[in-house]
Amino acid sequence: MNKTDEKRQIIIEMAADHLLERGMQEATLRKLAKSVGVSDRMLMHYFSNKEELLQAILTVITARLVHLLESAKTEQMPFEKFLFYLASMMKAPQVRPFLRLSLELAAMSSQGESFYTAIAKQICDDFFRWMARTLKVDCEEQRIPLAALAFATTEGLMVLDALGSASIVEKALAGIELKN
Amino acid sequence: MNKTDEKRQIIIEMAADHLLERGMQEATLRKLAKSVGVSDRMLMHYFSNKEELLQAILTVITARLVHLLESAKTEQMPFEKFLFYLASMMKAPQVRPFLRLSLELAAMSSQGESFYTAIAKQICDDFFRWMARTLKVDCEEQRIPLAALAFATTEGLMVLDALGSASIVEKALAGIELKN
DNA sequence: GTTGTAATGTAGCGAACGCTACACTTTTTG
DNA sequence: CAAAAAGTGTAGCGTTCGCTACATTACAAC
Repeated sequence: MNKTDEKRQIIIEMAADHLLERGMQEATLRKLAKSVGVSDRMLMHYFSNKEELLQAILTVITARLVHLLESAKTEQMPFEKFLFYLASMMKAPQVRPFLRLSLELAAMSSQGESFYTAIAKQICDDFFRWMARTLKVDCEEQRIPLAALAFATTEGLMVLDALGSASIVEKALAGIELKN
Repeated sequence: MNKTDEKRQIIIEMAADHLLERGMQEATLRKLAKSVGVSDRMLMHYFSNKEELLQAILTVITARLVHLLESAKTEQMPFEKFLFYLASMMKAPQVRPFLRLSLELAAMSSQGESFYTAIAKQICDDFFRWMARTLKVDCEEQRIPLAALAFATTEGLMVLDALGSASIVEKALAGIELKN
């Protein structure tokens, strides 16, 4: 790897840290540059425009999420237990930033910002695949539908959590127990 | 009602239409002013700052949502049926704008924009109350937990829908059938 | 009918945005 | 060592943002 690529990589990694920590409102050239410790002028030297830079950063972020999920080596769990596990994971400081960020991307995407749709979808697909793998089912036909349901429920809990409606999250978890 | 208040009300209503239709990226003084057909200068004449204006607009929007839900006079439904009903409602052009907007507000709120947290929470609370009322349960103790679960699931479906993952939405609905 | 108040237009400030021009230094390469 | 390429700083353009100053017009009250 040549020096330019190395520098580029460092920029991407540090900017990814920053975005995960502070959210998309920090995704301006000047703010990202500051977080990396270079001038915004330099960002345009290493990347041809903001979109290309953001693409690279968000790609790294989804790669990190995949790695995080892979390395957890979580054993398979039945539906109900899995949902509780996901709910607790949601609060974990390693995972939470990813969920917050994907929520922001989903919102941006919902307003037709097609650039963000693709990357938000990527994150969700990765997360969904992991969920489908980690779910324990009685029969394989159930795997995808139940994983999708678990995914939707988790996303929903995340939205509630984002609103600070912790009490509704608790109630929903109680509801999950009732349904089993 | 004096003339100033009347004008103020017209501005709020028209701006509410605009925001519901186009999303929060249109929530700038100049864009809102254009949508109402006045100058941004006038907005500052009727409202002391952007935050006050936005507060008024979003309050009207939640009032509209409440009215919409009330006037539907939906009969009580058991959990599974209710979720399917909600999923179909999500696609309805009268309801969809509210959900998209609340998703945006949730995302903003998740990044600590406390101004948006309150209003997003308000919308969600109203929606949740209606859900709790419309759910048919075997025993009253189940009402709140199951409503919370239905709420979380619906929010999740909405996020997936926002990402254009219609196929996962369908699969999740299949999953709901499996769980019953 | 004068006088005060409300309503509106024009113009622009200072800040942040994405991005670029220009100049300079450092490093790499033949 | 010279020429080319890569790296970096400074400054600023053009736009949009929230918001304001200043002016004028329309209307109300006495």
